[in-house]
Amino acid sequence: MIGLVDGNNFYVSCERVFKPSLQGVPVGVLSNNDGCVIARSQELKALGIAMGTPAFKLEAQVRRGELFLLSSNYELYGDMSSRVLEVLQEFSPDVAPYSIDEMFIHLDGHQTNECLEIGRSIHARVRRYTGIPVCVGLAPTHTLAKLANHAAKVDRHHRGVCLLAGDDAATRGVLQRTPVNAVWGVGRRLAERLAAGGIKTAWELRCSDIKTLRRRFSVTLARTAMELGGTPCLDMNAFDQPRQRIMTSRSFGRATGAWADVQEAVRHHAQRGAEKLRAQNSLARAVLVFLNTNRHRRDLPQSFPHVVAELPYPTQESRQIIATAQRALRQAYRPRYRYMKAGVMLLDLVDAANYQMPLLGTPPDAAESTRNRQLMETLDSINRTMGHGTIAFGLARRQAAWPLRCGHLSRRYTTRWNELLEVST
DNA sequence: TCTGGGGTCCTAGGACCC
DNA sequence: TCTGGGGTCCTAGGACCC
Repeated sequence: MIGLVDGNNFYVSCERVFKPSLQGVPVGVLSNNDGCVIARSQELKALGIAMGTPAFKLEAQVRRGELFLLSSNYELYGDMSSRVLEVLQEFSPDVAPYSIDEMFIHLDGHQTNECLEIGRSIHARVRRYTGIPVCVGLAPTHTLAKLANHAAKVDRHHRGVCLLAGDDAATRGVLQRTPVNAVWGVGRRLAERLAAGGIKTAWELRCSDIKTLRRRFSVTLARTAMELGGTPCLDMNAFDQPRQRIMTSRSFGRATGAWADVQEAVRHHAQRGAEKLRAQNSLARAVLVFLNTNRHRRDLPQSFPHVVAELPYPTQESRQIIATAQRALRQAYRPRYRYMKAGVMLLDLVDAANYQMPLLGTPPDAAESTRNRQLMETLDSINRTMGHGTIAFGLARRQAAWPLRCGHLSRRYTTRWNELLEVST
């Protein structure tokens, strides 16, 4: 049996743990740069405010005190997520994080009834230990577990835990009540095409002929339909594989055409990317740098250049990656545009543990590689213990345009000593 | 004035091989 | 009336996920 544990309105819930005054009121968490709403409390959803609503459209309501908007605090959410993960590991050794707020937990060797009991314990214990409310969906396949979780969220009588055995009347009832676009793997486009063919519910998708789905749509949709029928088609181990590419990008706080701004931003993103690369122990063979102007400003000239530059040899070393990113940036940059966003992607990743450096070419000699590796390890360990960005290559100027706007940032209560919650009596 | 930041997989089509 | 019949690799673009 597979369980899917999903935090309810996760970002909002993280904020509420440390600020109880946010309970029961409409709260939204904003994207980076305080751009648009990416997480909503139940009360905010009830006001009819859609996901992705730009923050500036809500200013009046914020001023009147009708709702509260917070900047996103990923350091806090990431730490709360790992706490939830630790609680789940008390129930099973086989837990696979799927996203910051969702985890698959594999419960092998239990009867169906026992699984339901475990689900209820998970529901209660995560709430008690971390303060985060979660829903639990249980089923024989990943796709059904997602659907069970969805049912647990929308249908109060499940009380946060829903088990779909796969072939009973209860499963059938839930599938018949679920619109097809709520199925994992069916987005807006597919839902439109399916509706045109008369398939509107999860149940109708499940009952469709697999070969026809394969022919008219794709192998992915055929697998989804099989999973809804209780036949596992997704690889259990696929969720904790190392990334095949690593992207780091940000919007600028304000649009800028200045070389110094884009150059600093790209240097920053290249370093952050290299850090992620080392965290999963991969080597990159190429770097892609891109710049975007502001698409929403139709009155300004637009440009979305990207340039790929090969690294001299597969590496995870920051200086090499920074230098190559800068080389690519010099090709991409044109001074006459006002850029809104810059990013760095690390491509063609290989596993560092199994990679054999070519005998010919330009890799550094053994002594130099060892020094490089020690330098990077030291850098990472300092940044890990003292916080991101404690030491870095290159200084950021004051007044730079690229740092983010985040006007409503909460404290990093659980990861920074100087931001601990204070209690007074 | 102001609209996020990551990822994955699949398919079609072209280039190229024998 | 009637194009050969396989392959592989790469890329772009679309669709999906959170």
